[in-house]
Amino acid sequence: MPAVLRVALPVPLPTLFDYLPPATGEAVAGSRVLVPFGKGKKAVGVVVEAGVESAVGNARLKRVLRVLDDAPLLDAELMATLARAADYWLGAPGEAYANALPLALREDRPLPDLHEEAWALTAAGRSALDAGSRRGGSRALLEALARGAQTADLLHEMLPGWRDAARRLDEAGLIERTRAHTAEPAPVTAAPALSDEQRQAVEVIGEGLGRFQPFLLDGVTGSGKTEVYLALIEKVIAQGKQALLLVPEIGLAPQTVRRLRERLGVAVQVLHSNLAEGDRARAWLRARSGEAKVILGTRSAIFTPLPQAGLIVVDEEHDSAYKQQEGFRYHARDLAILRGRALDVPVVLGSATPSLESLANVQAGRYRALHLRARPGAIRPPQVQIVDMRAQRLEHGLSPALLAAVGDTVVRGEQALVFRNRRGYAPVLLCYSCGWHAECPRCEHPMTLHAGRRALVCHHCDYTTRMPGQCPSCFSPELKPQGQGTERLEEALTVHFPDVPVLRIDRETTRRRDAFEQLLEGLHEDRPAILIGTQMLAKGHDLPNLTLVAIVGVDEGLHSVDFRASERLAQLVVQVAGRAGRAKKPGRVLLQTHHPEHPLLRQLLAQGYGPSAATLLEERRSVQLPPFGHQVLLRADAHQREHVDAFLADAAHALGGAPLQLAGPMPAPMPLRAGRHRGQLLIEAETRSALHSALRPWYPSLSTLPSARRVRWSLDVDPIDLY
DNA sequence: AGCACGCCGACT
DNA sequence: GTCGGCGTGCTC
Repeated sequence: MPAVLRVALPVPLPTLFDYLPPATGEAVAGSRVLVPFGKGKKAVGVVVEAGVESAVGNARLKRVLRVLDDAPLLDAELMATLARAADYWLGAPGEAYANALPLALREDRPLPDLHEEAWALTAAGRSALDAGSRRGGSRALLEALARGAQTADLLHEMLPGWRDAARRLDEAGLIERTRAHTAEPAPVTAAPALSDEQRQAVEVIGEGLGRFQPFLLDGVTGSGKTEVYLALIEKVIAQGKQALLLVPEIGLAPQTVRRLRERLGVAVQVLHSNLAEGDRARAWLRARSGEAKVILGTRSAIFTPLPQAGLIVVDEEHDSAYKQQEGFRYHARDLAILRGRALDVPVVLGSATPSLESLANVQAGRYRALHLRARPGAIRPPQVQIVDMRAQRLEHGLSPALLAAVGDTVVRGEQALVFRNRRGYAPVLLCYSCGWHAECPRCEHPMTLHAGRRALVCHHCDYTTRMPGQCPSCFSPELKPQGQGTERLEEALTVHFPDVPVLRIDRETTRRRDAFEQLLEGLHEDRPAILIGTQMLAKGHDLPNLTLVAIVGVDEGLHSVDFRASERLAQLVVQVAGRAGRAKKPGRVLLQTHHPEHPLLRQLLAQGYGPSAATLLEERRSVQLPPFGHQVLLRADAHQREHVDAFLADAAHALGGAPLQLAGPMPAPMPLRAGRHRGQLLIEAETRSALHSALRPWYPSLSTLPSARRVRWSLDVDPIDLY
């Protein structure tokens, strides 16, 4: 058997592919190679192993066409971490490697220039400018470059549409591309004095620099977690090392970047999926070269190479956005721990509402907890008060007490937020004559009425129809919206408070890019206003004049079949409540519910998140649910239910007599979605090792099942929802 | 996944 | 007569 290269290719298959070494050049592990793949196709893959004996027949082997990297693009640590990650999350190895590389680096092209695109005048260009020979956009560009080279970014700002002129002038030899040296921004803001708790956290974590240790930084909203990150990052940079900071969503990035740049005086690389592919690749490569000292990014940034790693921070670690929900279903927080161990650096997980997983790790002694209790600058934490909705005359779902509180707030010139985690006008449209209600034909779920668009929308599959004028079943005009969404609350509050600006912030009103920022900018800081919002408003943005938060309709979370619903509810309530009463004004939080006696709500109000989470954790322990038991969910869907059933039955059978608990095969909690029948098989075990040793061989065997061809299926290790 | 091959239905 | 539906096999 000849020695071959084992290559990971971006296909959702459980295997690697063997190739004969290239005719010229040498490929080493971590390098990219161009290979023939399939019939007449080529693919870019990553060499996982070199000089190994092939497991497939000689005749099937093809030869590597070309080596794309002389030196490994992915270093040994990333390679090892990716292999472990693919093994842990039962993912296709090729997909794990593909996830780690920005798209622009998965193509057969030279690496993009590390340096920012910039343009400068040539000598000919200067003469042309002096001679005044060009007109219009060309002249404007020459003038813009007269004082020195400019980056493409700046040119975009100064001269929109400069590209045409640049092409003409470049062809004429009047301007040329140069390398911009990104000037290191000077730090402009000084570090504020840290509180005792902040200083202690910085000290404890700072002492641990240079070795692996996970920390849970548990600090209430506004307690200054970010200052702790900043102080630690400063220390790391002073040692000439790199810091990686993860945030759950892009929306939170701009303000954090600004703060980092202003404070640290080093270039901060931003890395998230909304970036243009070229920029993304450049940021990734700058991290790889060690040039980028601070990397800020969302989930996928956990795959950034860190040759001089010093620290990894995961902000808002409880956030479910860290879990990838398709393809390679990794969890960036868990991957951060994996990388921290491999790189021998501390990992800081920060949250005001830590996940039960992390709290269990603290209890088990694996993570060290650090607490920030104080809200610097705040007089006291907001007082939370329950509004009992029972036996109340409601106005579009809003109780008199809630409306009165909103009224008091705006009269004082302050702002109120009404939080409702449901878009649209009403979640159900019901016929009062015959009981018909609008239902999505593809999901068999009630459709949400969007009154402004005069449409019925299925929030599960986006199927949309026109709002009917009469009941399609009995032709009665008595169609009544049931329940309240943000759109209806907006209408009700606009009617109730005609003199106060009412602002709705949800996916509908922020569809356009930057709409979120624009909406909030339109909000005068010192003027009264009423905001209505979904999840989106639970985090980010400092609203200094917001003193009342009214939470409406969280009751669904109290009785959900999903065992994580109560954890999420507690986190949501605390996060939303944390929006109230920043700066100098005390905040107030109202929680409107039909279940004022619910133990979770009572404990949350009386004792706060920590004790409530501890109770939830004990409940999980007593029934061996995660994080005490371990789960893997096999999902499948197809147009025909029989295909789903057949596949899941085969899959369960293939598990043989492994010592695992099986739930199912059974229909998914939503058995029909977008016209596809859905089913699942839940596999549980007391230990991860038991689970993994049984499932490791099972995963590749699933792809060979004939019944697997007739369904879409996926494996989800540590699923965060069972839908 | 992405693609080719191959076998049956309803149209230019 | 053929275009095209998707079931099946395969990717070193």
